[in-house]
Amino acid sequence: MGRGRTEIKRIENPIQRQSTFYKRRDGLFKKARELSVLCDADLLLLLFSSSGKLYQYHSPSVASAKELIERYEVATQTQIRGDRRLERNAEMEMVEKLCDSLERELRFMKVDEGQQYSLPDLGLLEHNLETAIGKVRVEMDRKIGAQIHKLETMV
Amino acid sequence: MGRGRTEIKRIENPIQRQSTFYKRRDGLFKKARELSVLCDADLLLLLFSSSGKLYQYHSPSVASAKELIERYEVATQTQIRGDRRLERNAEMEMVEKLCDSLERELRFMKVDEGQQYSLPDLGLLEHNLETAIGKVRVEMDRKIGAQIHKLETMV
DNA sequence: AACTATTTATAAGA
DNA sequence: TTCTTATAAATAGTT
Repeated sequence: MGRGRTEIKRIENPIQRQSTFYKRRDGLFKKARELSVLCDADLLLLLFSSSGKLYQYHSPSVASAKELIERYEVATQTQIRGDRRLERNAEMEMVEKLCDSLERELRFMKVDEGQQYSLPDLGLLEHNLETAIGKVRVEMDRKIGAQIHKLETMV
Repeated sequence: MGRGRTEIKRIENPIQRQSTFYKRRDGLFKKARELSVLCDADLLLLLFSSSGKLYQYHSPSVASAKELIERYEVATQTQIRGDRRLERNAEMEMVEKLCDSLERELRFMKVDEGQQYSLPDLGLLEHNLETAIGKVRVEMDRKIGAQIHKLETMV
C-alpha cells in the first residue's frame, strides 16, 4: 500500500498504530458505503478501537443500526432452525437467549427505578408479561399432562 | 479502480452488480480483518445482499457477533444516558426496546408450541416472568402513589 | 474464475 | 493531526 509491503500483524508502536487506525478506518467506511450504494446492499459496521471507543457505520438505506441487528438475529435464527442436526442446540440457545434478555430487562428495571416509565407503558408491560406467563403455564400443564399420560400407559 | 473511473451509484445491470458485489465484499472483509489485526481493534460487519442473503465478519479476537452487538448496546446506552438533553428520547427508546423484545419472545413462544422446552426451563421462565411482573407492579404502585400525593397536595 | 490497465488506498515522511 | 508522494493493493472491464 505505501512505501514497501506491509505485514498484517499488530503494530507495536502506539503512535503509528493510532495513525494507521484513523486512515484505515476512513478507508473501510468509504468502501462500506461504496459497496452498499453500488450493489444495493444493507450493511452495518461496528468498530471498537483498542481503547474501546465505538465507531459505527450503516448503509443510508436503513434507519438505524438496531434495524440491521434485528435482521441479523432473524437471519441467524432461521439458519439454525433450518438444520435438523442442530435442533437441540438451537433450542438451548433460544432458551438461553430468552433468559438472557429477561435478565437484562430485570436488571434494567432495577437500575432505572425512578421516573422513566409512564403509566401506560407500565400497563402494557404488565399485560405482555401476563400473556407470556400464561403461555408458559399452558405449556407446563401440557408437558405435565403428557408425562402423567405416559405413566398411566405404563401402569 | 479498474479501467476508467467508477461513479458511486447503484449498478443497474444485475449481472454486473452481482460480480461487483462479490469482489467488493471480499475486499471489504479483507480490509476489515487487516484493520482489526494491525490496530488491535474489534469489529463486526453484517452485510445483506440485495437478495437478502447475510454475510458476516467479526474480528478473531471475539467469540461471536453477539458479543459485539452486546458491547454496542452497552456503548450506545451509555452515550445516550450521558447526554441530559436526550434523556427523554433514551427513555422512549428503552421502553420500545423492552416491548419489542417481549413481543419477539411472545411470538417465539407461540410459534414453537410443541416439545421444545424442558420442564425445568419452563419453570425458570415462569419464575423470571413472575419476578418481572412483580417489579412492574411495584413501579406502577409507586407512580400511582406519587400522583395521588400530588393531587392531595393540590387540594 | 483469471487477467491487466487503471484507479484507489495508504505507509512513511514532512 | 493533516498533506504529500511513492508504491502497494483493489478492482472494472474484459476474456
